[in-house]
Amino acid sequence: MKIATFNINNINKRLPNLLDWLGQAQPDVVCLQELKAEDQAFPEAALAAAGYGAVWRGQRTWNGVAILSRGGAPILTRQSLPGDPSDGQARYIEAAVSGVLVASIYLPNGNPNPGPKFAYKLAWQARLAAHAASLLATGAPVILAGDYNVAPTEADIYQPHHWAGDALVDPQARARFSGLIEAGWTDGLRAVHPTGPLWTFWAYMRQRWPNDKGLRLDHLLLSPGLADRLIDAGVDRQVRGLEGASDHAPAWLVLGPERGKSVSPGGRPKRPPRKGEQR
DNA sequence: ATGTCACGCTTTGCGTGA
Repeated sequence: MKIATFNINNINKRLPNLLDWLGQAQPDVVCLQELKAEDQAFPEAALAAAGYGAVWRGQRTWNGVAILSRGGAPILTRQSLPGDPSDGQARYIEAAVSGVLVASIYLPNGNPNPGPKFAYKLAWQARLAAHAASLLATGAPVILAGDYNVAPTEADIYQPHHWAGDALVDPQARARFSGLIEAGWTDGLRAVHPTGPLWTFWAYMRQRWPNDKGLRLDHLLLSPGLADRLIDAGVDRQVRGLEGASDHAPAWLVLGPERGKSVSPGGRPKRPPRKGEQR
């Protein structure tokens, strides 16, 4: 099972890019963020023609999240993050797909910092931590995937000192992200690639893509049972270089079969990588 | 502060968010 997260930055503006990538990458599940489209403007028919069912929560101009699944629609479980009924921003959607609970997350950017937008980011992260804890407590297989708008460590940004004070690298925002890891979630990309750059975002400004000056903002967090099934992970960097690209590239991971359920074609169960193992 | 992209109203430029 291949699952990806992709901040598409306007799903209708970039629908050709999305369809091209789906055709090449062939993910089974896709979490999308920044649809920037109202519910009725979601390109349901075009995605169905490409073989993907979908659940989504749109919003005009800003935000908007979706989950795609190949060969049938996901089963919607939530369309908002618990903890603040007054929060009307479309930043969270959750659904069951192929025996896994999948959340598509668009965490607030938080700039300018400090300010009300940064306070909203921290509060949103606290709500996410609480909900994530309740999901872990169920023991169900869960993936929390999306644009976290946090570069977790200094290794996740091309030149840390240039971004000091920015909400993407703020110590409090980072502490809330690392709190998820400490609570038992596995950062899928770092588990497979423990060191080195893994940029998922390059700003449109100042030649950031041609100079490969990026940040790692998009993450797939796995519950313990799923972390044991992790086989591979990566970033489809080439997508960022195409005409009319989003400022993010898709990040993805591959999970092996559920233990005891099935085996690889060779008849031998695949061994998942140990945590921190070099590949 | 800068720079780039896109949207929608304030509407054919500009304020805003990222």
